[in-house]
Amino acid sequence: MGDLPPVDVAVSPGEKFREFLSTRGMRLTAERETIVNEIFSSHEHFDPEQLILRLTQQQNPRRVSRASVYRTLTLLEESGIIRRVARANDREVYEHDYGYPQHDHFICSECNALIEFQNSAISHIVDELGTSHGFRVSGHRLEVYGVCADCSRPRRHSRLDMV
Amino acid sequence: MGDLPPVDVAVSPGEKFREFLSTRGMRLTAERETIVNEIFSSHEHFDPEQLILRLTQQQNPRRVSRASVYRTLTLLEESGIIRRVARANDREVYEHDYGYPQHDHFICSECNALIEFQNSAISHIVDELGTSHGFRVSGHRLEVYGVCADCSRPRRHSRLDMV
DNA sequence: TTTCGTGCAAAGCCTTTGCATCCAT
DNA sequence: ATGGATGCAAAGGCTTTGCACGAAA
Repeated sequence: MGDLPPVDVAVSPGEKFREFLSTRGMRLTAERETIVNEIFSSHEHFDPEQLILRLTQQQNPRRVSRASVYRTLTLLEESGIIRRVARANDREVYEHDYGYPQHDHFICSECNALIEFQNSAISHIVDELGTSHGFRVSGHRLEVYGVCADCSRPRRHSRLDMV
Repeated sequence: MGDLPPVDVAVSPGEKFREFLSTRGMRLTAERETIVNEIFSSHEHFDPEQLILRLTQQQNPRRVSRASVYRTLTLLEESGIIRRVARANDREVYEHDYGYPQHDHFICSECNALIEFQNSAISHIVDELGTSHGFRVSGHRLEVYGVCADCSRPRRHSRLDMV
């Protein structure tokens, strides 16, 4: 992520999360807030393990357990604040949804990079297809597989070296 | 699956698999053949567990172990004979690839049905996008989320009753 | 107090793997 | 004989859950 410009949003992700939680009679605890903040401190894609790593590495005011991270990720996804975009290494990969424009991804089979792109035509076609099939569309996920520009090059230094 | 007309193919899936295996110095064993045949005996989507169930329920000439099923699924996918299309209930869902036209899916959030559709415009756009991004496209996967026609209806009998 | 939330450790689940045995070439 | 293949059971790896304790309303 980070390729696309963020969308203007009225309230912060944390605030948005609080609203969602309250509709369920749940609270925005310090742990949950810590997690949301960490997630939105960077626009990168992440999986649970990476997030946990980030949370433990920073000299945290409050440690958060692995269980709470998983539980919170589920809530954040249900609230539409983040969404699962792929699976890599048997782990779910998430990205920001709230405050970020609709987009899809190229997935490089060489370096596993997730490259974002936006294309309104796709959404339009998807909507039309839904209509013609009597399917009420709520969203979609398009993954384009292949090899990215970097990895296609004759390459002296591949993107792999940077990982 | 089963919605789309099959594509004419010169050789059977089993034969195709044998060819693939031979390029790796591997053999089309009785177990592997049993698995391919079972898979292609129906056009339905399936996950490993369902396949194993089908293999055990039929009065099989040869029992196949769970391990072999998983190992063979991997080979079949690598050979391009089947492909993974989704994940449901934490299990990979496969479908025929060989002898079946390129298509995408609607996924109903109510009844979890996978509904296929074909649309050449999407492939075209995807190719163009790849070109403009320097991404060498080899394929794509488009999942459209929402509610299918059956589940959208006021419903007396939902599609759920049929499962 | 009463309900919600956390942490810990154990359990769950799907999938993979080590290993001895078998089979085809 | 020799290398690939199978079955079995155990191990792996990610995620979920039971439960007792802690915190907020």
